[in-house]
Amino acid sequence: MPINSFDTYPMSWKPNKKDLKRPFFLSIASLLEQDITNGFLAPGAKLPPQRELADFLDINFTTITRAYKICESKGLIYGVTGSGTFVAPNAARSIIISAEKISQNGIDLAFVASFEQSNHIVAEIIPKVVNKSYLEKLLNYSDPTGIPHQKRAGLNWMEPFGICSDPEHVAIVSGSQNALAIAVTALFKSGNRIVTDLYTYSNFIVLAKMFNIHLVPIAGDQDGMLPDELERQCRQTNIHGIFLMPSCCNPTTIMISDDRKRELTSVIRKYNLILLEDDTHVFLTAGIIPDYQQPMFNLLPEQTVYICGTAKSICSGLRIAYMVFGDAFRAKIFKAIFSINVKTSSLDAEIITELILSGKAAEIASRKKQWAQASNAIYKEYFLEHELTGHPLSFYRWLPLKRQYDATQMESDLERIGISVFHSNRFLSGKASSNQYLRIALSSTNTLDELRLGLEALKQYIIRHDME
Amino acid sequence: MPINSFDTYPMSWKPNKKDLKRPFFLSIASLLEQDITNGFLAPGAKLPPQRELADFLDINFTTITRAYKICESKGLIYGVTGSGTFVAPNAARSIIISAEKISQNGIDLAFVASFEQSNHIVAEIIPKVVNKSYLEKLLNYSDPTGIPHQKRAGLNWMEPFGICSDPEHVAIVSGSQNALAIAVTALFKSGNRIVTDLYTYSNFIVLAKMFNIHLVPIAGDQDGMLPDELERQCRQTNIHGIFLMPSCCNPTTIMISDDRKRELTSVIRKYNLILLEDDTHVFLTAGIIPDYQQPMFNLLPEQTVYICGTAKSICSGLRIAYMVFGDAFRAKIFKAIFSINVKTSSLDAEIITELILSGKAAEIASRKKQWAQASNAIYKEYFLEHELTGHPLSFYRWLPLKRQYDATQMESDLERIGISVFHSNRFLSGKASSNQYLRIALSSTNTLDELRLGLEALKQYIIRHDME
DNA sequence: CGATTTGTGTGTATACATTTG
DNA sequence: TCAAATGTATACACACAAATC
Repeated sequence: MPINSFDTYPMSWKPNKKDLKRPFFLSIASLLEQDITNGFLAPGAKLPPQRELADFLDINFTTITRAYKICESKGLIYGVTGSGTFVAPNAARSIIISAEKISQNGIDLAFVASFEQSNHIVAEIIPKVVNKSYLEKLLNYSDPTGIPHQKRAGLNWMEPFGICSDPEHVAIVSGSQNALAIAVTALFKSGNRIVTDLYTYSNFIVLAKMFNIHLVPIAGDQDGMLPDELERQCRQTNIHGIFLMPSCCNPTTIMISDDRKRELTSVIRKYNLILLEDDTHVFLTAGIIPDYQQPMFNLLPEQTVYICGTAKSICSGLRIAYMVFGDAFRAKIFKAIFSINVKTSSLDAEIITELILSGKAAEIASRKKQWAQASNAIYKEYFLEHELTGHPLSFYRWLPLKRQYDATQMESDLERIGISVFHSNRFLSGKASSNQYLRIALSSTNTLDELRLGLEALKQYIIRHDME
Repeated sequence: MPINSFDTYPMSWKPNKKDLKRPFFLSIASLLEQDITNGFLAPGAKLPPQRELADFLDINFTTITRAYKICESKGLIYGVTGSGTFVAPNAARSIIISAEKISQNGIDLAFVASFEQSNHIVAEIIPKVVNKSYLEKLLNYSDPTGIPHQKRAGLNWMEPFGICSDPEHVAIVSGSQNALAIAVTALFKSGNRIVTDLYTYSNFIVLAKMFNIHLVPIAGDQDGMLPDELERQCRQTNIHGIFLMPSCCNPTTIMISDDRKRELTSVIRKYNLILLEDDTHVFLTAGIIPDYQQPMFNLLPEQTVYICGTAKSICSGLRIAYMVFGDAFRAKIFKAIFSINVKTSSLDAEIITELILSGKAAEIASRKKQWAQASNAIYKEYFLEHELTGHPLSFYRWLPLKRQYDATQMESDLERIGISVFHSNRFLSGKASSNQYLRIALSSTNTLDELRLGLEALKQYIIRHDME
């Protein structure tokens, strides 16, 4: 029996001792999970320290460690040595982002589409592909990672971005997200740790959670992740990989400067991390942003998986992304492709190939850049007071909020007045943060007028609520 | 110090005590991994019992448990309570099967293609799809799990097989393998156990290994898995799921009889297992094999994920499979789809849809069945002495070998004389077996004459070696 | 058929590292 | 700057279950 009675001490979570069944650690974990999903324990709430709860339940404290660990691996809670254990910001809801839930009536500023108005150009070129003499050859099991001429076209496309490789080290897969799933399954094991920006691509967060990869958030500034913070984390924990979106981080729109790329690369080399470089937005950066020199892949080809999706730059529906990698990763990546996809449609890859080789892809990308520019100009009209930091052509903006909102509440409030938008909590890779933002997609409305309507309504909402 | 000197006792594996660094369990695991991948420890070799090795190294035996566990989760070894720990049959090599490695010159009886000679019919219909007024609508992010009319076409296709559902409970994904990857990530957690036939689809074995799912092999007879054995295993271990290919098991060609389906279903219901029903070969069975009544999905829709790929029946290159599931799994499966694929190409799905609705898909399937019949007849000419058991129209055959071969050796011997074929060890889900087989693909040669040549050469090889 | 062998599951003890004040 | 609070990592003890002989 515990020596002290804890009835008088306040403890944020007190499981009923009588509900405990053996095995204790499983029992405690499921009680905790219930109370979090019930909403009894709110996001950010502090749990009792392991030793205190153990004393209360009269068991060894490492049994609590194990129970907490189960919930942590499910993404329900996170522990910070020295401070305590807390309920994760997105414990009780799914933050996966897809086109499935787009409301039919409202204005969508949540899901980031890709200015789909250029798809008629894609539609126009398809008959040309279909008339090729070798169409039948595109319909069988051959060349599961891409036909060599398709890979060469991909290299061709990526050449202006600074990528220099060969078809042997390229794979064509079914989009950037698919590439990430492949890279994670190929190169990481359950329990591995990957560092990310504090705010990062929420579907990567979900992916990592699914594969039981722990994300470790690292602080950054306007030039990207801080190398010293990265190094500090590498020294203190066993880190296996790093996920970055150097050309335009989703959601923060931050671009990693060339100097920063070099500094980060040297830490990555030193600690032998695997770099997942998602460079989907490079077409908005290379040749446009003066500081852009090259992808990080160039600086460290043997430790990097470079991912260049065509959904944002060329066509979102054809699901084609290029993966570029060094010799060391090749066999593992191929194996993961065969396990997850078997192959990616050669027909779809051929259409993208034709768009690239005919110059139409460049034309499409250029139109999308123009729309991005126009949309960003409109955004500035409404949110002038916030100096525009980050990428000037981003398909989305990152709006700082002046006060604390309840993230779920805010999203559903806005949904009710016909605006979908995502609160920054969805993009939190680990612990809660006191700063709040909204990610506002500029590329998903049917017209610029619709975008104006949405931004106007959003602005009114924020003005009204910032004063409360 | 250990009391006895073990120098005189034989122990199958003796790591050098001086090589051990702290932490011990990691150190031991990596030494063991090295000796297995080196080939120093051959597949099937028995490792020292945990307690014995612990005594030898003068540490606690549960530390050995942890070291062994790491290697087991990598698929290098497996433990059998009461008997010991053994090196896994496929520890040192990858058994993933893909079209990538097909030798250009030899005759391919290894990879199972799908009589690609019918692809011209697919090619002929593509222009019709491309001329549709709504082509542009197929090129964006919408309807990530399939457009409703495409899902209805899929249900249409599966109706003769006995599937009865609605578009809300169907998802279109990128092939059967992709469906399996989605189902496994959606519904299972790291460390979960799934039972399979003793010999099962090798890419599922690899997939399971990647996601750290333990496969538990269950014995079967000519009608499929034995319900009593399944029940016994469920009683004794915590089993989470079951993977079956009822219409034609790959590689054994066994069909699960209707009675057996019912018996197995009642065990699956009783222990609340999740059934992954890969019914890719149903088009060879429904309406052809008199015993065929219905898929297991019908008997247990809320616990089943039904997977019906079109690669074998319609077109292998378009990468379209249908997943059908109950309400309970819907949200989880959608989430996994968004994490792994985002979406599957609507263009590819539309081509399959058009083939189904125009009746061309049925025509293609019918041709493939004719080729399968012809190929099986040829097979019988060469391997007459083996009474043909299993599916009569299977795209591959399962040839029992009369003596023990070295699996890797045999495959590479045959490769040298221009024949690719797979030894049964590739398909072993768990422990080694004393019976040996070859899986012989009948659907991958360009012509039936080429098939004859391959089977003749194979027969000569076997006759020559069976006498040794 | 029961004792023995052997792997598995669960709770515990201890050393350690980081954060906080 | 250091001690206290707190989470993490590793090794161990013990009860149990299945297979073997």
